[in-house]
Amino acid sequence: MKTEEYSNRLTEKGLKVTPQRIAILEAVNTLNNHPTAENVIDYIRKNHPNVAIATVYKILEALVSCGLIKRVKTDRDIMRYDAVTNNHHHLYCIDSDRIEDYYDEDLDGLIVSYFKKRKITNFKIEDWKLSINGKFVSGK
Amino acid sequence: MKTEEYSNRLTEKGLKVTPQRIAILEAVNTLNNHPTAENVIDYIRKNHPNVAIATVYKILEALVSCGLIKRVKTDRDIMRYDAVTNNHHHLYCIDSDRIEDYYDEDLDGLIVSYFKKRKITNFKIEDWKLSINGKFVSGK
DNA sequence: CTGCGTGCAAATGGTTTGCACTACG
DNA sequence: CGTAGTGCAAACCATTTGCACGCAG
Repeated sequence: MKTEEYSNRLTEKGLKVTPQRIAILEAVNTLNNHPTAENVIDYIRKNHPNVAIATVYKILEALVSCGLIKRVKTDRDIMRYDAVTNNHHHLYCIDSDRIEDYYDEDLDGLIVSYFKKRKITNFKIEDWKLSINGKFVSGK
Repeated sequence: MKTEEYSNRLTEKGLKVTPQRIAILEAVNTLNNHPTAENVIDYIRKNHPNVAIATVYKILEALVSCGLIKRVKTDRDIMRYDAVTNNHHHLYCIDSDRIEDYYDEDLDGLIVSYFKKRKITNFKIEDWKLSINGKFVSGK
């Protein structure tokens, strides 16, 4: 994806366009396995050696707030980020820190129609997401 | 639930029974809203004023490892714990830190039978869980 | 220009560690 | 009794904060 595209996304959200923001947006979009802040820092320092750690955290926060990226829930305490903002689920590897995206429209449809019939008492659903734990099997 | 019951659970898992462990197991089982380590500390200090913070963390870790309690995933970086270890889902309040358990056997059945037909390529599912975000509505 | 964005370094705070002491089995 | 469990205080480390400077709009 080109720089201009990231630039446009920032502008659309009313954020000033800066090289740091573009770099971080690109990093999260490029890095696989749902990067940590540290992963992002390592990545962008190749081309932007003196971006401050604090800046990265501030920008990640800003990008989450405006919906350009998302936080990923983990059992552990290191925050991870996800460039995919449309609805999808996550496969969590039990044996490693690997996290993969999982798309399944049929499943989504099934659950949506289930919740159309079955309301939860005293709770208004905004969105929902499946966390699937297991193991990646090597058989390609 | 009585002390003896907690004691038995610990023994079953091969953990030595100590007053601290019983207190913490009781705290997590008693406190609502999926307590943090701090919540647990506040609670047990009523009856056990000099339990060390480090001990609480070590015991929580041990209880999670042996399956007597579970960690709760949150978007934020403070760990929370759950005494309910059988399969269930969570309702996350968008506006507060409230988290409620959600049981729905019909839904579980639906998803189980879905995954019986639809295997995920290269991934062996161990378990899964729905995270439902929304708002609790006041109308009792 | 004018204020938001950035870099830096120091602070924060939840969690972990090392070690001597204690008590469970 | 011997070893796993505990208490204490210090260490850790991901993340945040405060502030002066810089640059986008």
